[in-house]
Amino acid sequence: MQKLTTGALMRFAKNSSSGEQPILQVLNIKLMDSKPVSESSMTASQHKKTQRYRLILSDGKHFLPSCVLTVQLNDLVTNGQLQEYSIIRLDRYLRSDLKGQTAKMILQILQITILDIATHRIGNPISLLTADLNEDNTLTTSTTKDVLQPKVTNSIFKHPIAPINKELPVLPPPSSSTITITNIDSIKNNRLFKIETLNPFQNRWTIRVRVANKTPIRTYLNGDGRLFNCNFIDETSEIRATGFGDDCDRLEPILIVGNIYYITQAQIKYANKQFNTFNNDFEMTFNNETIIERCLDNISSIPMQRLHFIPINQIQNIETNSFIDVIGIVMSINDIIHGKSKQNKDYTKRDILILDRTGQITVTLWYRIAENFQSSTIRAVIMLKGVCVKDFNGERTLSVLASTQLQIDPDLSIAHELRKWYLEEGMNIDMIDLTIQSNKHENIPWKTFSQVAEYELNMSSIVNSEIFRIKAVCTFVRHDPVYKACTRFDCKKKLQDNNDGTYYCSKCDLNYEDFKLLYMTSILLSDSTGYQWVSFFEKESEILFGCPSEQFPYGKSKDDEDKAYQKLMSICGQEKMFLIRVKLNHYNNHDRLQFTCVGIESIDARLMCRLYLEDIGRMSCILLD
DNA sequence: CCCCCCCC
Repeated sequence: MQKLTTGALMRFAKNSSSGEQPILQVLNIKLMDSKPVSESSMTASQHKKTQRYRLILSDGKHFLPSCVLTVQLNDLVTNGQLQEYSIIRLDRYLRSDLKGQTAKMILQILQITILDIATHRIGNPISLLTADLNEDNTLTTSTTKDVLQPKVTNSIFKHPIAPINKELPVLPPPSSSTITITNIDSIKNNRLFKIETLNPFQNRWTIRVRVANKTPIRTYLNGDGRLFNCNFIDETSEIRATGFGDDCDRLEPILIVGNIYYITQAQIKYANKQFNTFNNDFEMTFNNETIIERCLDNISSIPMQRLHFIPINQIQNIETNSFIDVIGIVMSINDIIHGKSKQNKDYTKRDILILDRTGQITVTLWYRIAENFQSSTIRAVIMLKGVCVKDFNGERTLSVLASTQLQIDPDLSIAHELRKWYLEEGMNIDMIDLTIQSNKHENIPWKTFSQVAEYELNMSSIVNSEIFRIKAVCTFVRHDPVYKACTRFDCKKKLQDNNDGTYYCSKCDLNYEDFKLLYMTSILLSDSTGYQWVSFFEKESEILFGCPSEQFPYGKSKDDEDKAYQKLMSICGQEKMFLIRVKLNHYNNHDRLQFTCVGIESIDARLMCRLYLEDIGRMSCILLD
């Protein structure tokens, strides 16, 4: 059993920056109230990300009831690794005291190592909050204490929030509202903090950061105000900042993308992860006390951008609705589509296709970004920072949101390399080869319908969607497997017959005289263990019916109906290997599973042998157990 | 205090 670092919490209370990595025991874990986010519109997984755990940590002598776990470590609690009586080593943590009436010393837990778990509480610790701070503590180094600890008063609550070097100029009091950059001492002499260490409980900090991106000032309707956003980066992290109202006029012109600034006296608050695409729990709001001063030295340790590009073929493994950085070549630019959403809202969108060495993916642009996208960007390099990962019928797509940073031909070495690769090799590669390269259908579990039925019993386990492979027979087909679709490129919306030779597309909000036939049908698939209705769309239906959708007999004549019947009958009895995606849909206030065929393979004897042998292997393991 | 990010 690990020994606890007795006295560590007292040393922490006296000097939060001792750099110690104490071994402590968890006495209790509790879920705190969620942060203010619009709860109703959140999905379960989003909600999970905003939950915070409060821990009581003990060093055997004292315990501190106000320890907050960073949300990145929530999984340790939810998956049961971190429990009551766990013994942990605090690897990275922060003192971030809460001010005001409920003044409180907060220990922010940023990184831990779980060492062990005990069966009981070790020692007989008393609360640090009621302990006498002046008791002797031999391990506290006197040097750091002298510099960083102004004075020990009778209450630990009155300690300064962050260590401040007393020799340096003190910032003006927060009450002043007429501060300008000229009438104060330069803030660049302040002790510098890194973005990584900023949190809402510190009130005195100065950071030195580069402006990575800035939005124009825009107005918003509900609230009738205006705002701008910018993104700051330093060596450690990134943070989004917002200025409202008068702060726009004062600060927006000062901040220029690429320049470095000292910033102090802005509010740090919890980021609403639903909208903030940044890898930071917090965000910054400027106020009338915020001071921004240009740093004229080019600090080369601060990068120009913080980017982590995901190769396109790996996007399939990324959770939908998460935000990533992607770089690729613009391969095609579709026409703009004007449509109406389900909420009866007009939208404008444009799809483009981008390519890198590993694969290609569709990127959807919206509104002004869609309208302004230049056709000349074809074959240019496009960089997307904070682009949203979406799922459409099992295929991943990307959606460029207003907060996404989009740059054409960025001056980055990776962009130059990509362009060089494209000119020398990429443009000669057959796109179909690339699609195959993405090997997205490997390692898909093979199931029978008796196993598929288990999805119904455990719906909530399907986070986004799952794919399985099944050998099955087409048993029954719904009539009318084709529908009249909007001919506008990429629209495919089912048209309403006006019965006057014209058709109405609710998506385009226009009447058309023409239509195209597209497949959309349900087929009852079965094997020896069960059955399931599965939706089939264009590509997969064409394989089964053996003709393109526009050739499917559609007329009302006896001849056409006979031919259609023949077609329907022709697929009954066909046995194939189907790739099926199962997705959880919320429909009319209840959950149901939706099965869609996303691929058809002929039954290959070698593949079947391999699958059977794998199953036999698994069964013999079970028998031997 | 924003936070719209929509479509098949």
